[in-house]
Amino acid sequence: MEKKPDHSKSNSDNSNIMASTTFSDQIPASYSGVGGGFFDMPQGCLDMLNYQDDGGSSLFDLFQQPDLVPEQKHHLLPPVSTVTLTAEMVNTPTQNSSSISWSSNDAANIVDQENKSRSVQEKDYLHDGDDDQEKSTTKKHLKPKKKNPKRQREPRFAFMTKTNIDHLDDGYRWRKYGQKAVKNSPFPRSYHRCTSVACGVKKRVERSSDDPSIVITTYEGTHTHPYPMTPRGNIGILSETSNHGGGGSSFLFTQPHYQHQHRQPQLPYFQNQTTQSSSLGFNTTNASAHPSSYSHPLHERRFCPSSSSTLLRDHGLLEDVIQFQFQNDKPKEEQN
DNA sequence: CGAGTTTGACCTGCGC
DNA sequence: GCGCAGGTCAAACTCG
Repeated sequence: MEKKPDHSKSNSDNSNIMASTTFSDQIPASYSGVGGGFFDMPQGCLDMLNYQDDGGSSLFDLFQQPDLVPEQKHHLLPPVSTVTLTAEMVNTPTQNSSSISWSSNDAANIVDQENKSRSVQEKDYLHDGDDDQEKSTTKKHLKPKKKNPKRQREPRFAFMTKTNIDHLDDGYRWRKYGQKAVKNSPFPRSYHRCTSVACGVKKRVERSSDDPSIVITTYEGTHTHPYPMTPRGNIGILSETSNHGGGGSSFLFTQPHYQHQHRQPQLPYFQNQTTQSSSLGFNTTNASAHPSSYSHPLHERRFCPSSSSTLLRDHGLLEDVIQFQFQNDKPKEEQN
């Protein structure tokens, strides 16, 4: 069998990437105004960005070190230079999103595709009993497909990550179940499922066709198990000392359900982006959507997209970086 | 040997 | 109805 280069394993030698880190919130306009839109993604707020490099430090750690000058922080950053959050409220009927976008082939494209395929039936791969029987009695050419009625898609949200790493380690364990070439893109899209039993969370990973340095990671669904679930997950959000990042970097992206279950609510981290966000169609006005998620102290690591109005203003580096990033990205967005 | 990946085939929805 | 494209399946394969 012909093997393609496994980019997902090329997590090393990315240290030459510019170490600016942005967590932006670009969102197709079609979502920004729909029913709370983006900010209602899975129960509200997201734990995220406990980005750990091989040294075990995270972005949160990094940016919260007041005694580091920006240059020092940059030097310490892992090889992810830009992280962009995109919403996909696929459960919500949407209008055309063609008017938006940071890239016609990227976020908006994803959302368009999601809208088109919203009614794609999801196989119930959790019904092991049936599957076992089918496995033993059917061939590939006689594969019976389950006919499910149209179902609602799980909420989706996408990260755009400027990195050489194709598959960011978010702490969960994923099994790749497919890969497809994407039209108008030289880069394939890979499909992953959470390996946890009874957890149907899916993740898609693809590179932007416009900017190959950008990896678009789209999550769908909510983890039904505590985080971390696996040995890899030992790098967990609250575990700052372990260093099992899988040889590369890691995103922790814990669902709110378990945040409340296992941790104290946390202060949103990337909140100092009000100006940029609003200019990109990111709805920063509904901060009250999830009040429980941003009324808590520091040293916590949560990105809470719904709480933009409570932005902290003292993450100097990040703010600078975001400004820089958007200044650089904006012309491209407008071109497309 | 179990877990994860690869990859061609298949299914489904949508646009024409 | 047909073709296209996205999404998924599952056998074969690799890897630790």
